[in-house]
Amino acid sequence: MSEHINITEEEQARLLKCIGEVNRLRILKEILNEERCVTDIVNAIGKEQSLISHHLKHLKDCNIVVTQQRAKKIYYRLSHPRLAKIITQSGQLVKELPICQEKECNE
Amino acid sequence: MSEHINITEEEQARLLKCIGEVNRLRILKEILNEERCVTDIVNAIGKEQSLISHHLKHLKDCNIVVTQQRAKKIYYRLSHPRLAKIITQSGQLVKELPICQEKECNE
DNA sequence: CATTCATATGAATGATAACACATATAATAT
DNA sequence: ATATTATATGTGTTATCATTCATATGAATG
Repeated sequence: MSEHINITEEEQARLLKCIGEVNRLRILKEILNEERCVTDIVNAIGKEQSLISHHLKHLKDCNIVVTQQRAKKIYYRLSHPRLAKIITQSGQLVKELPICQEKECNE
Repeated sequence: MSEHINITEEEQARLLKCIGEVNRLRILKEILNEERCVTDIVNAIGKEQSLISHHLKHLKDCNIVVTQQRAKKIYYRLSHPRLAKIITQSGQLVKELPICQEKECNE
């Protein structure tokens, strides 16, 4: 008998993991409100072009971003408006979480 | 001159990455509405106790969960109500994302 | 105080992921 | 057609992470 596996749950984890990498998160913040081409993103993040392209591919494979080509440039934007909300809200949340490195701080 | 590093952004990535692992996500869903002790969680998830404990520690180190001990048992709950929203919303989002494995599906 | 129940921890291993470097493709301009 | 600009891809290396197994701690109970 095969294990009970919730596909959606795995997809959800994949989505969150994909967003939860610093450089990808930075990329997403760059395109939070407006589309950007790869070169714009590379300049904004200040990392190697190939690294940015790899991350963009990862984001695309997770259906987090979609692309549109115009002339030589390829523009990336979020695939769904709700993504912006989640990114913004989780950013806000981080500031509100209890900072708690010590053993008994939550008692 | 040191690089410009946004600490909050790294923390945000750490948070999302921590949530973005299947077993941890399942744990979080178990305690979404009510606290649970480790044994409850182990039974619900159906994985090794030590694995669950490791993941719980990870979640605690990221300040995502807090604990309260009563007698022999240690109860875990979310550290912030906004976490439940983000978990729920990202779950909803996954269902709404365009499924797009093909090259030109978003053109 | 020895046993049991509940949970945590440490170390080892295997899997996955990030990154750099080199190179390829593809569109446009000269 | 060749050069240039924009982006993608393949590969190897290193680092991070999930998992297992064994063991430890700690609280309660007989």
